[in-house]
Amino acid sequence: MSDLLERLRGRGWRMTAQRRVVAEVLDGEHVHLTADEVHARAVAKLPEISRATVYNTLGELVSLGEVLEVSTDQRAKRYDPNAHQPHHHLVCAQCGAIRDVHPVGNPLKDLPDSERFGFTVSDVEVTYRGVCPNCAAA
Amino acid sequence: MSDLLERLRGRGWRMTAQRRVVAEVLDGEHVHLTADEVHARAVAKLPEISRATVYNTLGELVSLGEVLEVSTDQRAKRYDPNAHQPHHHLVCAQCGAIRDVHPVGNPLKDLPDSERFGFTVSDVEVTYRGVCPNCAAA
DNA sequence: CCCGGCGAATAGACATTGTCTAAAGCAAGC
DNA sequence: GCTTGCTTTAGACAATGTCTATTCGCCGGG
Repeated sequence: MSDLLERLRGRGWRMTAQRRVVAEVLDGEHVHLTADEVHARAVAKLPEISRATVYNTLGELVSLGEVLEVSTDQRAKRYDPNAHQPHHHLVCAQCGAIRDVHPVGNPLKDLPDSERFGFTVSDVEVTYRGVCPNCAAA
Repeated sequence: MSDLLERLRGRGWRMTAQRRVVAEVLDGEHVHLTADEVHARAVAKLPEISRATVYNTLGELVSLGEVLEVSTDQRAKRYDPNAHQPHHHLVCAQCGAIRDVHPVGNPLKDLPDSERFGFTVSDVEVTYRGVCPNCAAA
């Protein structure tokens, strides 16, 4: 969204064609892409963009809190543009499809002090695993 | 534990020095080692053990349900010998230390049907993140 | 409107983690 | 002690990510 580009410009981002393209890719489809998938789509719009730039830009977007990094499998990190609404993930164990979900309740409350071992717990990440309708049908 | 070796033998495992060493490493310290850490400790006991064997053996132990694979960061997988009691993890965002924790409540119940998108949800993995006492003191 | 400084992009080497293969080794039953 | 075929081995390969030195080009000052 140009919203995103505006916010970034406001934070002193130097605007370049490459960064614009990466932002467009993330904004265009609300899915969970890997860095290399982002790169592939960026290349389609701007053939000379390099892999390092995509990685750098994604890293910056994560630091700025505009995009979330999620690791639902232990292969590639995925990037979730839905950073402004807290949510968790539901992953198909067979095809890897990912859906954003919003469980009720607050799992942070479910961790008693006696189970915190002196840690300052600030965040919790919940990943549900199962089989999606497509894979169940097959 | 020889318990573990007995169970494995009972399942038709051919017993080799390499497998014994990997089992000993996992059993010796109840921590969460990466595959390469397991390999390093295995080499200390059996210098000629190869990396592939450690990876293979770990994979077999996981398939047999004797060890759990956990991915608390998106770097290396870690192996948790505490496979027979369900639990979740608390990770230090700074040093990466991992503790097993047992939250109250069942997060599976917190996911309403309307948020399941037709998936058959079978499992949930909860990772708490925070700062451990050591890192907080530093 | 043009320049120059410095932030950003590039290509490609490098690092880490994990997988695969073909050949040699060895556990276990006979 | 043989034989069988499961295991191990070394190293190549693959996937993902990081780093570096160099070149590029955005944008504020003139």
